[in-house]
Amino acid sequence: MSKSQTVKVGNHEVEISSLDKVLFPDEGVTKGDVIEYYSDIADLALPYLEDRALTFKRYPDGLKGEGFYQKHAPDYAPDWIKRVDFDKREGGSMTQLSAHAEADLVWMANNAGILVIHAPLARTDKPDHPDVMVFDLDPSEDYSDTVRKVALELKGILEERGLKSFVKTTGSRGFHICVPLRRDHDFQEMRDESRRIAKELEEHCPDATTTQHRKNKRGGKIFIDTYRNAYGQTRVAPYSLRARDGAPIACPLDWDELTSSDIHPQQYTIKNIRQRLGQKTDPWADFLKTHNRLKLTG
DNA sequence: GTCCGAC
DNA sequence: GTCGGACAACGCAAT
DNA sequence: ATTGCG
Ligand SMILES: [Mn+2]
Ligand SMILES: [Mn+2]
Repeated sequence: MSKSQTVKVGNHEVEISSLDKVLFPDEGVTKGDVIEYYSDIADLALPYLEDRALTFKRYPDGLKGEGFYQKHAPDYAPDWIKRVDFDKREGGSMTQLSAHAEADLVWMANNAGILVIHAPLARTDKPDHPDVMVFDLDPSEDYSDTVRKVALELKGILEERGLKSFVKTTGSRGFHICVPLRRDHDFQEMRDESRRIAKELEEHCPDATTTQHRKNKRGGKIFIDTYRNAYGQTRVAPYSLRARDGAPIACPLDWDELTSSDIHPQQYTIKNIRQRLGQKTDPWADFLKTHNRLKLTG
């Protein structure tokens, strides 16, 4: 096997290397598999990455090696990958990468090893006006079916407010419930509303959930995390691979899939995602067309 | 995975 | 030439 | 201002 080769992806030549390097030893998933994965899902993932200042978590030596975050665009990234300048809250700015084409993801995956993509909730043209609100259900302990039930309860609360929501696995221990928004409100307003919604969920499910930030006050309950809903904060992007045993994926779901207790946050992996994509139409096909108007109830 | 500065 | 370190710093809420 | 948290 050759160590390095150049492939043409769309309009760009990308050098890829060490395709046989094993990144997930338990599953035998290689660097070539990771690159192929991001190439295959590019059309599905890119709409959630375009015009966003991306943060990467990278594991060049695989799951057993060291991982680190990268926000700044490396100088050696090809010039055809778009850079976006992101202003920090307290002055100064940072140049980060965004992704607009399959070749971008292929280059990023080759550069990263295991590539985990985190994206902010606002696009660069209106960085203080989020186009999505996220409820991150974080169990204190491992996943249990209670998380699924709580997610459905949250769906109902959102519906009562006229908000259409979408759910995805995180590839870890919970789900993300995502509400696409018209960009009418800034982060402060949106976050305040998300906290009111979280409080309502906590009242509906007082034994199962908590909004306590402090871990030692959570009492083993599911933390309803609204802290993603802030300027410059990120969440694991749809279709991102996770650096965990099993090579799981943060995978968009239909709400119907939460009616069965068979579902699990690590249900979909780099090994079985193709079968799913082959037999199921995009469960988030309406996400980009949905622009909920958030009503502030403060 | 790649860069860069130190040995 | 080879080796080892860097590769984020953010925003919040509570104290 | 510092800390816990993600
Ligand atoms: Mn989470
Ligand atoms: Mn969380």
